[in-house]
Amino acid sequence: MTTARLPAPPATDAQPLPRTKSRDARRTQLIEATIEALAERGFSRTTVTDVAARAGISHGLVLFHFQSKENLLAETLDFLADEYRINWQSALATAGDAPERRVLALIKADFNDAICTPARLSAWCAFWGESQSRPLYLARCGANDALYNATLVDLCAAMNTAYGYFHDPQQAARLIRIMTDGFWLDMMTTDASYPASEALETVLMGIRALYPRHFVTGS
Amino acid sequence: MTTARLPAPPATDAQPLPRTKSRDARRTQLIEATIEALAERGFSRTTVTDVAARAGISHGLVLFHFQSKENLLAETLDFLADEYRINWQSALATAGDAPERRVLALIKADFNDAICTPARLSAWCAFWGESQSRPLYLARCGANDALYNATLVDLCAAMNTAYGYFHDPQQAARLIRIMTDGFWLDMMTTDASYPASEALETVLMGIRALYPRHFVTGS
DNA sequence: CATGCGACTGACTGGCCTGTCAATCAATCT
DNA sequence: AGATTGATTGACAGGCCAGTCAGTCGCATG
Repeated sequence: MTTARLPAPPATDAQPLPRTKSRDARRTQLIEATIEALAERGFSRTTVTDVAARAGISHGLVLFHFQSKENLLAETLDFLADEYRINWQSALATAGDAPERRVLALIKADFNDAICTPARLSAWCAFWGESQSRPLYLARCGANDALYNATLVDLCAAMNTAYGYFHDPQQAARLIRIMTDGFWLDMMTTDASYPASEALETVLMGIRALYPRHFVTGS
Repeated sequence: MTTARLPAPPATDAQPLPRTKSRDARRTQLIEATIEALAERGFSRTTVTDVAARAGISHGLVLFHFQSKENLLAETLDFLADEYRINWQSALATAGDAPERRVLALIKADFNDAICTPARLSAWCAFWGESQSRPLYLARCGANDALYNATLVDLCAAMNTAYGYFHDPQQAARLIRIMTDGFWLDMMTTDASYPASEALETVLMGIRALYPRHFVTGS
């Protein structure tokens, strides 16, 4: 016996917004809600009820779809990791063969608007903060990170052979990687936050220093 | 009515190790225990009881000394922030006047063994992960970060005027800062962790690329 | 219409965790 | 020794939160 029947679903927009969603729609909605919750409340204060409220459903339903909070967080991390990997891989796919263009594509992909969102940055940061004490999460991203790193090492080696640079590929790759990662962190922890474009510009300055005969234009 | 009286304090070592400690000794001991707990269990799973257990006391005593868990964490962050600031400031104090030596001192200070401990790195990482949702912590470190940054910007400007480089000081400083920060994060999130010396070497490679006529030797 | 299935709710539980407090203990002072 | 002060304990209370479950609702299909 529900008290007053809602005078009909608000029918906000084009979509009639059915009260009950398909399994997949609900799951992705909840993952997005989890990202928001992590960003706004941090890892330690994110509760299942919180995520449910953002999606406008009862907290029981979250557990119905994800079995446990731990699993919800794990799948959220998987989602972010996949999204990240697909982003840089597709950027590489359209970058051509020249190593300098591939490196540039890889770096720019990191500051892509779709990926470099405040909420997503915060969520990543929340996971990083817990990673050392939760091997599960480390394990899930380890493979992706290794793949990214191997790709970058190959590209740095290609820069050497193609253009006569002499950087140790391993070291150069590590430097490039930590420049982008470092910016992600910096954009989070600095109070005076700056746009991604500015971060990208600074990273390009670093790349230009490393490879002075390339990356002179922003294109 | 305590059951069996302890047969006497174990008297482990030179120090008689009194069962009751002075206020200050207890507080610093608890802060160190908090750092360990954050490192091993992460922010979200660190409990007052956990910290107390590491110090071998009851959890009530932790609250007696720090009033609340929130305050314990805040003071731990203050401790870390002060330690960090004192570390680079004292490194600067003995670095002489040449800007390249001062920059080098600043960078090396970040990888100093006393500061660059696994437990401390993890603890910092735990705080970073919560920073976006806890303005308190951001506020506490903001002043220190700004000071560090201003110092670095001045040094980069000095490099320009002294040696005829033409980097935008703001940008160069930001790049140097995120290289060290990025390494701290990378050392945490990578499964195959590497020693701080290797990270320092890579950062120096980046600095050398930025200022090719300096930093050629590790000294 | 009846039937079935999957989405969904909300009350309930059990556990954990923070914070309180009265009593106890160990030094130090008079 | 007696008194005072500050450190310390451990039991307790209250709250929050993950997870369970019995039952409801909406939709599609026969």
